[in-house]
Amino acid sequence: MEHRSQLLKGVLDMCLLALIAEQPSYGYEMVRKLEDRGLDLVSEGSIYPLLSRMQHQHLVEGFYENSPAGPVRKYYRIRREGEEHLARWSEDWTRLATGVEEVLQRRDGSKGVRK
Amino acid sequence: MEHRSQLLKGVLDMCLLALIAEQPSYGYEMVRKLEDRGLDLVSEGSIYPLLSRMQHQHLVEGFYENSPAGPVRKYYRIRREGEEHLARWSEDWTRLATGVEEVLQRRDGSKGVRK
DNA sequence: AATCACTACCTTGTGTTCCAAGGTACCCTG
DNA sequence: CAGGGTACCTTGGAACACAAGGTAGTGATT
Repeated sequence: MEHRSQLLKGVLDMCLLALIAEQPSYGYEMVRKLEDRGLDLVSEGSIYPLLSRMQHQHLVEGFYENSPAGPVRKYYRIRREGEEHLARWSEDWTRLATGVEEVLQRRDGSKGVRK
Repeated sequence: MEHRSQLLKGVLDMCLLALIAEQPSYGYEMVRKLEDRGLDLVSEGSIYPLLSRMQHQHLVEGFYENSPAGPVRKYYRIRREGEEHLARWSEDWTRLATGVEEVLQRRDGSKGVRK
């Protein structure tokens, strides 16, 4: 299996929620948006279960709207609880990313800083 | 299960490898080093299988050394193949992190930058 | 009217990963 | 010789993303 897929774990739901927070959106569209932002390799099979779950957890709210060409679209819009969740996730992510950066960078930076 | 754990997926092995690249190290020590760098919540049970696997894949090389107090330590040092792997992982990580940042930030930044 | 391609949704099975919990064993101090 | 710190390892379980496959609507081409 691709290693890159593993990196998405725990991040994908957060990204979807962030997209929805930015503007109500539907699944098929979000895959493209993520691609545009540099997150290629996100497959449809991954996101639909996540969207359903987030709806079940009352983080988002679903509603249907007709498409100009194609079957009905299922849009999602964020809810209060979702905003709170997103804030927490975003914080966790930032902390992790900062930590990882530090680990990666110290590799060619200074040597015996402490200890 | 904790959500934070999921964020570690696919990152933990890279971090371990980066630590080893910086300086030969042993498992028990690495858990502390990661904590110091802000990556708390990394448990011992997670890393030993990873270290074994990386040794098996010839990314690192293991050697034993006595401890001033306690049982023998198993140190790991990085190998050529490991350096290459680390470079690739690091690149993948950076790309992902950049993408995620972009998704998160655009939430309160500008609106319709590009379609 | 049949086929194709695009849009758009959803489900199942598989593999990977991390963790909690537990176990082993060494060493030093009281 | 019991306790606590050091140091290693294994097992069972849960979460997750993906590939592959399926259903359907629309529009254009044949």
